[in-house]
Amino acid sequence: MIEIGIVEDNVKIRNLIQRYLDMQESMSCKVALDSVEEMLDHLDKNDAPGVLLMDIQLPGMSGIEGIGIIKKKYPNIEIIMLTIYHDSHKIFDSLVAGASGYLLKHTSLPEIKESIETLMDGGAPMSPQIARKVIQHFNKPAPQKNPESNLTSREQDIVNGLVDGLSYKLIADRFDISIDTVRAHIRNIYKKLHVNSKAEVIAKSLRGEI
Amino acid sequence: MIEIGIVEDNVKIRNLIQRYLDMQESMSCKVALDSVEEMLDHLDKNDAPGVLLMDIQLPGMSGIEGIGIIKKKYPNIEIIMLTIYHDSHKIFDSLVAGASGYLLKHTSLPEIKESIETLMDGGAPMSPQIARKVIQHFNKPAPQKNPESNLTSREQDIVNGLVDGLSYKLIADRFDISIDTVRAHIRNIYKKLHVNSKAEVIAKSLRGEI
DNA sequence: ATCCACTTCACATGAATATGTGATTTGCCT
DNA sequence: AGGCAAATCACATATTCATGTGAAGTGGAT
Repeated sequence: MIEIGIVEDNVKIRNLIQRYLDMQESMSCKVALDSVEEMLDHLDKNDAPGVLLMDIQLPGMSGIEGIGIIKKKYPNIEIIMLTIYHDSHKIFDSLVAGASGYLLKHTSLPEIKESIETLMDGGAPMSPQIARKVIQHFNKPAPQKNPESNLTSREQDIVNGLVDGLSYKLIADRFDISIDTVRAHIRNIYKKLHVNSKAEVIAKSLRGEI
Repeated sequence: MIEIGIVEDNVKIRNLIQRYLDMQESMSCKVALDSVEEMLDHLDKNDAPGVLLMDIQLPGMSGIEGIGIIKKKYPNIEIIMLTIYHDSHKIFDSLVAGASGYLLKHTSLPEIKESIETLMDGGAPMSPQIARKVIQHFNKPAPQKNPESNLTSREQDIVNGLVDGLSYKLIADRFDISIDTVRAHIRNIYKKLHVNSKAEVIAKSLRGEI
């Protein structure tokens, strides 16, 4: 039997979902509250449910803030966001905060039920549009590399040395070359990358722009 | 009518999926090939399908390599991975390469059909386990910040200056303070972060460890 | 009232870096 | 055979950095 809690300030929606889920054989939904604050209060005094459905727009603390606080105190509670918001920021903030799923509010009651089951099976329920946004996040175009910045392998070696925080001397030692050679390489690297300090090379490298 | 192509080397699976999809009223699946190479050859000579189902383990080029090449030449083709692999690397490599969906091979034929429809509706079909892994990727614990490394806001300013590749002099100018003050801040920053060079500060900052 | 962290500035010194100019060797391309 | 990029080294110099020591004003905390 899966214990489910709801945090949702719209009474009609809240009651509808609660009644539907509580009606299911495999589920029990006894707690449906208005705000994160009330839910925290309830969790303090009662056994924690296994799953929380949570809105974002709430009186008092937002649902996203709520995730962090709840997950910190009760790491075993799985939280599914159920909201009308589909902008990337809210999605990512929720996921980073620890949400295990993200559904849009047009999701039908049977789909919500399935989502909870998916979650209990180790899956992550997401509305398809949400999944799309999440995927697009990976598809972000790689930072533009300067076309003329194709460093030779030796130059790459030097850059790696710089990123490792080595001085010219130590880089020279590492590759068993003269410090003047290191200097020469670095001059060429600066020219190719259009920079003029170690700092910029390191920054570019760590940003993947080399 | 959605045109679908398949790249899959297992003949039985390939034929099964092709026949099933081609049987659907809204779909047409005329092209089912063995390898990315063959598919590229086919795309050269024929109209491109709207959706490709693609395996990863293939003769010749892997499906993941294939995504990049196909998406580059034919950006409008949507690619759904259909594979037995569920390790994070293959998932992320696929998504980064440009896949629009990722299904595990135990997915039933009707579910594959639904996934294609989801894709055409602007969604991103993913098996629940895959979605879980993707979400866990966001949930990665933030890099450990040094407890004593709480920089003051002024110190943060200085760090930002360093990350931007500015010299002490330029940082001093930017904030309209003396270069000696910049030096003083930097000394304190080094102490707090336990480092002793600009390079390390920049590295830490870009890694989010500040 | 005292303490402490933050911010500001100054002076000093040795080490590291940025930049210029030049040269030699090797290997690839034509 | 000649040209050219890459890699190697040398010498020189002005700037920047890392580090030490010291100090003074402000504002919050005990």
